[in-house]
Amino acid sequence: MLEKRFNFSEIEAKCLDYWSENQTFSFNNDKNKKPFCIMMPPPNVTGSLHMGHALTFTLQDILIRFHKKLNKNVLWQPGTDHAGIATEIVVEKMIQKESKLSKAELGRSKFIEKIWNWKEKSGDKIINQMKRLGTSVDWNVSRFTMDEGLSDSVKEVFIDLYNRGLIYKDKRLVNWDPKLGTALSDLEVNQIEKVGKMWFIKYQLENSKENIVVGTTRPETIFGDTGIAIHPKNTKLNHLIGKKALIPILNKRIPIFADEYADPEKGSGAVKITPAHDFNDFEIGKKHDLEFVNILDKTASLNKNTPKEYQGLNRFVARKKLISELKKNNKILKIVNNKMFIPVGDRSDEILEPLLTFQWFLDTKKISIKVKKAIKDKKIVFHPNSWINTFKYWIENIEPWCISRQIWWGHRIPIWYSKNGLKIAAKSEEEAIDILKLKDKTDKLLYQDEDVLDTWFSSALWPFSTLGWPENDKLLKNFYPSNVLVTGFDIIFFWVARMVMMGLEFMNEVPFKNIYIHPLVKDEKGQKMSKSKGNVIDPLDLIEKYGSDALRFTLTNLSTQGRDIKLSDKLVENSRNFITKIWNVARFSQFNNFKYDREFYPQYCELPVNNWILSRFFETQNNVIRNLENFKFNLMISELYQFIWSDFCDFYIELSKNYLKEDKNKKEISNVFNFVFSRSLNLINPVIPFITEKLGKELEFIKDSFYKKNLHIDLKIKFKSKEIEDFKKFIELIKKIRFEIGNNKSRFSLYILSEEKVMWIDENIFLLTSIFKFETVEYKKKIINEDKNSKILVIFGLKFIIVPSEDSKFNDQKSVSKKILFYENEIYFFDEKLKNRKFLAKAPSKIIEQYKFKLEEAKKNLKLLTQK
RNA sequence: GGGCGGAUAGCUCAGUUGGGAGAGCAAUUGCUCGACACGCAAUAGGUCGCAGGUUCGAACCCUGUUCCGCCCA
Repeated sequence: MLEKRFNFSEIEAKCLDYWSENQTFSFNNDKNKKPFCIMMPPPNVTGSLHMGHALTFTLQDILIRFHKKLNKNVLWQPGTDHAGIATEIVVEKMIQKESKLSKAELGRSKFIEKIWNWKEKSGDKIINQMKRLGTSVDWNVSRFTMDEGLSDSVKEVFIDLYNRGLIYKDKRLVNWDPKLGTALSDLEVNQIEKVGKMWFIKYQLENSKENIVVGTTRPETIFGDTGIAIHPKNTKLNHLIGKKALIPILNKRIPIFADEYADPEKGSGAVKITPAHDFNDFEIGKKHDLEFVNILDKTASLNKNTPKEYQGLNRFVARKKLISELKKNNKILKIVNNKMFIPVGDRSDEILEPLLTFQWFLDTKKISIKVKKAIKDKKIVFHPNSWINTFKYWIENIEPWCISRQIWWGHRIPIWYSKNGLKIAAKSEEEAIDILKLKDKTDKLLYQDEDVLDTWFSSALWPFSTLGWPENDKLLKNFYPSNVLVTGFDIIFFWVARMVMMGLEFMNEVPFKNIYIHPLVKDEKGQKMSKSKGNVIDPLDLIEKYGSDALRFTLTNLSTQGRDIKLSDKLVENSRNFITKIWNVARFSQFNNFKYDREFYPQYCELPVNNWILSRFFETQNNVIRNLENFKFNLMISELYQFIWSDFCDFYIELSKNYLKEDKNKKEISNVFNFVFSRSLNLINPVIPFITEKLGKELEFIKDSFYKKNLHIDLKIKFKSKEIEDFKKFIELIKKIRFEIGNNKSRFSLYILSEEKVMWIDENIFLLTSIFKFETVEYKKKIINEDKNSKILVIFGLKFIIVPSEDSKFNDQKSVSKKILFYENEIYFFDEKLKNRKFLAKAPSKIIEQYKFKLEEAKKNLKLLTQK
């Protein structure tokens, strides 16, 4: 016998052990079945499970488990990603703590060795947490972005793109993180809005006492100024065009020139141009052939291009010093508060500097030509579809992707430099030597490029590199392209777009047939969860509190087509209640000693209630599968919830209790109950795998695991639809009678005004008597004594009279006039419709028939109510 | 400035191709009878942001508008 309460922590733990011992989720490539593949977005090795993971992996797990049940050859390709910068930060801190050594002091190879050690020890944390969620992953086929095979893919891709000129090295302005000492891509930059200051600085004109004033938010950059721009139509200032100005302190001459970039309305109307330290100025600088003066080193301290006393000072210290010096020399006109956007590194939180450096770029403009075509050909399918606009906009405005990072943990750029200045792309040093020999026998290989690739570069290859490309195409043939990518909208650019690019480039096909974008999990008030706000909800805490099933159920239920979901404990508690409900269904079965008959197949049942619940089950199953195929997770859940709780528990079980009082019904009830319950458990198993598995075993529905149990969708039973409809009418009748009787504790008799027996009532008359404990249920030809003590109920064109036993009565007489009004309104509504000629001419006949029927029924009901 | 969402019951949200407005929670009433009080039976609550338009018919389609959110520059 099951305990009174579902002890989830104990039972979930046992389930996990069972799955792991029996290798329940092990992948075997069964080519006879249709493939179904999901590429798991690789969590990064430094990560721990947060709510976003919990959501995305739950949804993927549900899809995988369902398709497994639909007899597919499923592959959920798992893995982790090396997370270059994030991991380097973590390990660097660790080493600093342990040995007080910096990264540089340790040296490159030692440091990388340390990271590998760390990865072996700590990189599995998130994997173990994912197991706790109940994910059906075969970790034996897991891949890591830095493993040998994937590293080989990266080299292959890099070399190919380099040789075709799609990857190139160039000196350009990039977003520089002075704290991490590396370049970043545009996507790793957050624009933070802040109220800062704008300093209006006077530049004296050459050979004149006159000043020209320019505004700046970064005063220290004046040392890098190489010109001042004025809008040609700026009547206040354009007389200065062509003259020279002197940079304060530095006293360097710079030209004043005309350019429409200088907005006369903004600031002073004149704009200082610092081509080596501002993205806009960079373009202006090139256009007007200005000098490019770099004033910062890689830690964002001022370099030798600045006055001696500023050299080596940190940018903020230098700024302070400069301002006080400018003030002293009366070079500052005014200082105003200024709303602006500051670029900040998303890993370091450091203010970034645009810096002129040599970096490697991917020519994304050329690569994305194929992507644009794929969009046009509707090869990229988002759910919800509106995300295609976001995707398209980004692709159309794409900028070159800076793929080199000045860090050590990652795929080192496979380029070797030679003495004669050649760049050789090769998979290894040996190969590079061979290639060089062919090109120039006298030349000599010097060294490999120091930089590593952006982590997303290797992640972009994930959909085919994990399947064995380029070496082995066995899995590739089967599973590329995958069926669906499940992810949040925050990484559409970072990852999705880049996988699409690389997939099209190297596999000639979009890597996934569908992209399901799920909402982001927010706190109860709709605010983004963040450590600093202290509103982070840890999925593992919720699992401890309510169980893994409850969390999975909640998250799935919240997965609407919207953009964010608001999570709270209360919602998880509700799910827990639902799970307890299912637990109690099993207890009900045990209390009644229902035995599962594996052979039982529901052909035709005697009791209408059985046929009704069976038909409802198959209806539910169809709806669940349909919603799942359209990624409507919330609708799938509500189907299951409604069916199990309302139909199965509140109606079927409650009604069956009446039948169970008689032995002759027991077998049929028991068989149908088990048939429906076992299949319901199997149907909901992908959502709540733990409790279903426990109950399935307890009631002997399964021996092994529900994971391996297919759904029987081909199973067809021919129900008499009339009988099912009749039973639904009967349910309505029960509700109406309950409404009339309300809290009244008296005993009643029920009279049905009809000359002959009514099929849909007569078949279930036993239930009526039983549920309401009627003293008698009788058909009457004529109106019996309708005194004030009785209640009249009219439904489906039939009149019912509920009469209390002799010494009791209804205490609240709800007037018949209210019901009359209802039907009068009803008649008016349909009559108006059906009188309308245009309606009759244009509305579909189905609707017209329906309205006609309803009008007739309302008329009939009204007549029954008013007749004496 | 450009793009994309959202506005429906007190709260959180559903609402499939246009055919009489739905769920869960909260509230109110009444129930401990052998599955379940993490429960059962019921009740009440909506001008579907606002203004036009298309249509026999609009929460849904079109136009405009207000407020809120996100992304990009």
